[in-house]
Amino acid sequence: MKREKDFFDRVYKIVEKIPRGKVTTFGLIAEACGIKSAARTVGWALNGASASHLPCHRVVNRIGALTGRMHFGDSHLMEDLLRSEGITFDKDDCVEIKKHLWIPPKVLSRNQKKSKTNNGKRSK
DNA sequence: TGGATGACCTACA
DNA sequence: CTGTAGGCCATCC
Repeated sequence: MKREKDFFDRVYKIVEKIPRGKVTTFGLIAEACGIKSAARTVGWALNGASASHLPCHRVVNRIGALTGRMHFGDSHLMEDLLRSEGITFDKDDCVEIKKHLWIPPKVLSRNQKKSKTNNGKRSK
């Protein structure tokens, strides 16, 4: 019975390391954990993070929408909190992730090391 | 052991 | 471009 929050622990570490005024996406966290395909599992980790002191409000989906808002309590607490940190929001209630997107060093290092030829990954 | 769930992401029609 | 479907990984019952 491992049941060790190995994966969760990683997510917590990443989220906890998110600098103030920055936001990250599930995919990045998942990748930072080593499994970008487990973006969903990352959400699970945050599920417990919402009960923790982790700045889960800094975690948004790829488009920058506060998906966890509904789990937070239908309130704009998340939005207000992010705004308080200097995060700007879009008209669609989406964080300007493009301007505040923060990528974990692990991902950066890995992305640089592994992917030398950056082939337009997520360019939509 | 296996099915079901989950705050996602990507791909295809 | 929008909508739908599938996948991927981990935890819970």
